[in-house]
Amino acid sequence: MTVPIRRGGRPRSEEARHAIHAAALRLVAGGGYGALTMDALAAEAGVGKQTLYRWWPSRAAIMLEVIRELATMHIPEPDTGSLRRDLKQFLALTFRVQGQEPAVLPLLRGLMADAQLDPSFLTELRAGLLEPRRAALRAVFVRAKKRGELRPRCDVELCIDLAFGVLWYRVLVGHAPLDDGAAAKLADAVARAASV
Amino acid sequence: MTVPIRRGGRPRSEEARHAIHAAALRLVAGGGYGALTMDALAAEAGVGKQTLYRWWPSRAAIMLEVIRELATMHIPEPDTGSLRRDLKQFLALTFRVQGQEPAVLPLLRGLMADAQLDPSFLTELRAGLLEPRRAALRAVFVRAKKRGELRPRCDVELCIDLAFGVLWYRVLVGHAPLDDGAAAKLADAVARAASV
Amino acid sequence: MTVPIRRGGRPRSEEARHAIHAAALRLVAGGGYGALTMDALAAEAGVGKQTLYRWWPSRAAIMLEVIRELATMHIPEPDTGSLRRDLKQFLALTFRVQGQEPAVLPLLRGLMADAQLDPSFLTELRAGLLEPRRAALRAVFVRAKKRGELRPRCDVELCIDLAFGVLWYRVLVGHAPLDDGAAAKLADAVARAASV
Amino acid sequence: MTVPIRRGGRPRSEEARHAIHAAALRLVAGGGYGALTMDALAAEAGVGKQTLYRWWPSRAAIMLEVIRELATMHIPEPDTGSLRRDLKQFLALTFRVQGQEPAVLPLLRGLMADAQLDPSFLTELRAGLLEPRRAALRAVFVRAKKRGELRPRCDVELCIDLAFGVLWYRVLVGHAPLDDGAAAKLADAVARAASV
DNA sequence: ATCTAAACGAGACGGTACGTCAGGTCTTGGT
DNA sequence: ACCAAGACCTGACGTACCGTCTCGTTTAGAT
Repeated sequence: MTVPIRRGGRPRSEEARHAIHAAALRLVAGGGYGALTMDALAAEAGVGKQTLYRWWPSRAAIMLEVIRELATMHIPEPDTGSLRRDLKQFLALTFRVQGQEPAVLPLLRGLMADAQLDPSFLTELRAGLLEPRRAALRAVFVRAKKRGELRPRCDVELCIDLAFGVLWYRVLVGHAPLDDGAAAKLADAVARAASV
Repeated sequence: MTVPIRRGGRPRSEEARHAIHAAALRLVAGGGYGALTMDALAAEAGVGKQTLYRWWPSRAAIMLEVIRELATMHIPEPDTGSLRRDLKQFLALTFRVQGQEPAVLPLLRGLMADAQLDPSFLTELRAGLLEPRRAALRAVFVRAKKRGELRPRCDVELCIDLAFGVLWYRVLVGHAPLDDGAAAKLADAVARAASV
Repeated sequence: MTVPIRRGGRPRSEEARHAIHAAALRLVAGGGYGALTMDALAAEAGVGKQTLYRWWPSRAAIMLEVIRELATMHIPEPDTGSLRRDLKQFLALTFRVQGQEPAVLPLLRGLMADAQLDPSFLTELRAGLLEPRRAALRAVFVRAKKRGELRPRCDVELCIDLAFGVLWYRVLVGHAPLDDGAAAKLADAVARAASV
Repeated sequence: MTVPIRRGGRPRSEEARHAIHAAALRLVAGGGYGALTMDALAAEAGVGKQTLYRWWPSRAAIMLEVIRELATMHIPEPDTGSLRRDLKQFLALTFRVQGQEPAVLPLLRGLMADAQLDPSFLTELRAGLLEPRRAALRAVFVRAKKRGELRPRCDVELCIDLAFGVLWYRVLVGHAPLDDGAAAKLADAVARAASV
């Protein structure tokens, strides 16, 4: 990430960027992800459409940035000395973020939907949202391995999939809650699958 | 489920229905789920758009019907006497369906995407596709419980989520394969989480 | 015009024909000529669309029949011995028909509109509605000529055009009334143009 | 009529406007007024449909503008010192416009047809096309009146109706020619009806 | 009394055009 | 150079009617 060298011209408006983020959250909260059209977003933010397209390639890219500002700052990185407790904490914190801001759930669902229809955005989503979180969870397993908590041929990537798979499945399908109890149970199950 | 009482009028054309299904598969195979517009579908099937809207509320509803005809007929119901083997078989067969017809994967991804943007279709998707498969897997666990294979407070629904969670996560994100090896490993992990 | 040879089969339903005429008037009265779609007409008359297309080539043909039943029966044929009085009477009676049934005016306007978009119907309209009335007015002028009321080189067809031109112009544009006073003035003007 | 205040934004494309006018004439010339669908017009003009609907409420409104550009510029205003000669000249010139551009006749017929089915457009048609021409002819009669050529209680509006009534009647029904001879005869007849 | 044949209601069919919405681009004047 | 505004072309949407085509049913005259 380099500091852009400015060679004259009007500087990029941080004000506009914030207005766009705020307008996006307002729209999603008000009418769901479907209300997030580029037209509506520009109008709600009091911004020209060109300003949107100048800085982001698509609606989804904007929303990815928004959700990263909402949640990325604090990817949990627990280190309690026990796999089970680490998992419990990691998942509980992860689940809680979604309770905080009501727009997060619709945003996650919309982002995953957009990623299905736009392969290049799927790549961005993986790099910008999914993989950082996988890395954090992977660290938990690496530490557990060092402590000898994992069973011999435990597939760490599969274990990560177990955790995030259930998370996303419930986010997308909505058939089961995402609360502390669910986090604990899921942590137990994953720990059991991974442990000696 | 009642047989619709016909009181005159031209009967529904089965020919058109089949043409629509076939055209849908052709379009998805050719250009991805994004090529599946109602206009293109009607044109490709040689059908009026009204015929689409007469029988289905949305593009997604059509595709749900298509995918059910492709795959529902044989939801695996293994009963080998062992949870681990049942799981292995169930998941292997489930994964294989997607290898058969190349349109299945894009279809599943598109259906889940549409479900995120249309709550009423999410309900249909759950009732028509997700829940029947959950029920089949649930039966596997119920039989295992009868045999005393499950640990005391094993949460069957969570175990089902583990299996389908990983499945869908990989379908949607595409970071890991869905082959027989993956099925076996996943079956092992789920069995380990559930067993005594 | 031959009597159609019937060789068995259900006879045409007069009931349906009347229901169609009545429904047409109801629709025009209720929503103007624009409400007269074949679908709406069939539904309002409680009749299958095929029944419409079996007996009439177009919406306009139906409406031509309807208006002929409404008004044709009494094309005025005054013979008072004076051109001016004949004209006055002819036009007054013609204008009055339109005050009787409120659907007549929208019908006439709609028929003329349809005739502009369908050349073959224009032919029918001329033969079925316009020409019979021209013939009646022509007879008035022929009698006047025999009485020596016309000026030497009076063009009778132009005189007929003067009368019907003003009539239709006012029907279509609606800028001036069509009442007894208008009839009298118009009769005066036409008589003045035609007389010695 | 105020100049529209522009406060930013891309200005209206005169190029598009001209392309639409030209395409409209091409379509009418090629396939009659019936070929003038909004879809076809947009395609022929290489223009988005939204551009049509942004500036005009209906097909008819576009065509009204087209025909005004074709003909309005030179509404005849003869002033020969004689009612009969003024009329002859006015009508001859009016008739001739239609011989120039072959699309004019179908356009006039289509406009009148549309006006019958859309009351709000009838209003526009009167204000934009019919009334300006009536005004020009009215001026002819007003001058004649000043010269004392009119008979005492001559109804000028009726005289105007006589002229335009015959004109439109022949345009719409097509039973008689619209040439210089017809113009002369009609002028004679109207003059006779109006004169002392 | 049955048979034949056409008209009947209903309503689905392949189409065309509608008027709207959103996407992504372009063109102004203004900061 | 960037901005808000807003017009531009494209293309898909969902709806309304068109005129045609099956269906099962009804209704008469001919057998």
